[in-house]
Amino acid sequence: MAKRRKVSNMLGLAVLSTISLEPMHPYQIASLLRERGKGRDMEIKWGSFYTVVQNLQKHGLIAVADNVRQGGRPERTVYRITDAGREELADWVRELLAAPERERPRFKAGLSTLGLLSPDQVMDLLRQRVSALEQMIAHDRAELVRYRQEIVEIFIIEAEYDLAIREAELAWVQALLARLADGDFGRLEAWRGFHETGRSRWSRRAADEGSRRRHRSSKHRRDRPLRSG
Amino acid sequence: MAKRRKVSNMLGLAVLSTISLEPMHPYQIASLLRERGKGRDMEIKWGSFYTVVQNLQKHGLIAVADNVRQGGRPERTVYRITDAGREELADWVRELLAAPERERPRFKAGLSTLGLLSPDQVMDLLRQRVSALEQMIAHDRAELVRYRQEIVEIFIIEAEYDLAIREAELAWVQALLARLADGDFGRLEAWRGFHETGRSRWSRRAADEGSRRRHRSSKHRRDRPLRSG
DNA sequence: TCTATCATGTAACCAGTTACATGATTTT
DNA sequence: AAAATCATGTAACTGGTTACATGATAGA
Repeated sequence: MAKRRKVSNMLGLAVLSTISLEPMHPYQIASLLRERGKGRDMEIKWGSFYTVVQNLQKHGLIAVADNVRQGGRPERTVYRITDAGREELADWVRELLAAPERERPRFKAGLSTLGLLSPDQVMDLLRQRVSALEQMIAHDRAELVRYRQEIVEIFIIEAEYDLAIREAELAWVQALLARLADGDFGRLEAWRGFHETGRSRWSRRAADEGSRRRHRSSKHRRDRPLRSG
Repeated sequence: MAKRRKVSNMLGLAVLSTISLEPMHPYQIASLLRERGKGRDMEIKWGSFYTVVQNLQKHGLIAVADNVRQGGRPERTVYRITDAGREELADWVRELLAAPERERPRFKAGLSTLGLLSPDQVMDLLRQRVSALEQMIAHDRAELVRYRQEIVEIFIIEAEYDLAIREAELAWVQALLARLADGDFGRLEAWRGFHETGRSRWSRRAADEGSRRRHRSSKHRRDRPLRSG
């Protein structure tokens, strides 16, 4: 079971890993992250920054180390990482690197609605996806070249990873498109048929309800609980 | 610009696509989804079900079609999809199928912390990932075989997709591991060096400011919550 | 000096999750 | 009939996002 993290926003990870080196005030953290282009590794909503810092503190992962005032500027709160914070950071990184994620849940959700669309629609949408993937791949390739030329080693691994996965997805979508274009619609038809069957099964059952409900009250046909845990 | 969806929970998509065929009451929707194993396509939190239905209604994507009472049971609210709902459903599916997602942001976030870990740690974690991926792939393969044998066509596309992407990721991680094992640490060292450079740059800058930041708050070391409570 | 912009936060809102509530049905 | 289970729903809570606020500095 996935140990729910008290702070799950990736920005929290960035903050923890940054102040694990030395205590800093929030603006310094944010500047470092911006300077290092952390936004390339993760989508960062800067508007959430102070909330995340606050939550990290609330949960004891970071603590106030000092307050610094310079000139007439507002006081700056310097934070340090706590022992609990170091532990959380280590565990978080461990999880991120060692545990693969579920595959692209959004695309899978999209695939599961294929039955609602006409094959022509599906093929059109998939072609758009192919086109978008090709653009992304071209972009990744150019970025990789640039990083290597400018000897900016820091993002090379991510860029390589992106490239590899996108190319794999592109190949798969193209293969699917080819199958569809070749008229291999059996699968899709079966799919749609399944939906129809399910629907009519439900209609029948709904009609049955009330009058013959007892007859199917065995464990076999009984509705299972909605919330399993 | 990305038209924020009023209901972004994937469960909402499932509800919309289900009642797009015919009006239903919530329990019927839930039963259909369970029956069809929708949980395989998307992670569904059933505890959010009624909230999602309520939000769909609040935003005018579904509407109450009827109230039915049978036996002494509580009244059941029958919902239908609205025109706005159909539009949203079509647009949502279009987006899911046509627009690729950003690649595995969590794993990328993990990769970006590599510099904090020792190469040995990194290799150990990546080996765990390889092992997990291999298990998932074995599972996907078995599932695929079973679906084909039992002629359960409905999940075959997703299973094939999962398999393709996981195999690509496995290959990439294994290649990275091989590079690390071969002593190709230059990249990692440069990375760590970059972190250090960034830090010292900051330190220098902070030191510059330091010449003028002589007086510290008298509240030195006191734990002051950002927000009381 | 006036104005724009930046640093630094605060606060309200909102979707989503969990915990709990209620009354019906089934089992013993 | 008592107890257990289940369908169905409500409500409070929480993390995250956006919009706004405030004071300092830099530029015209």
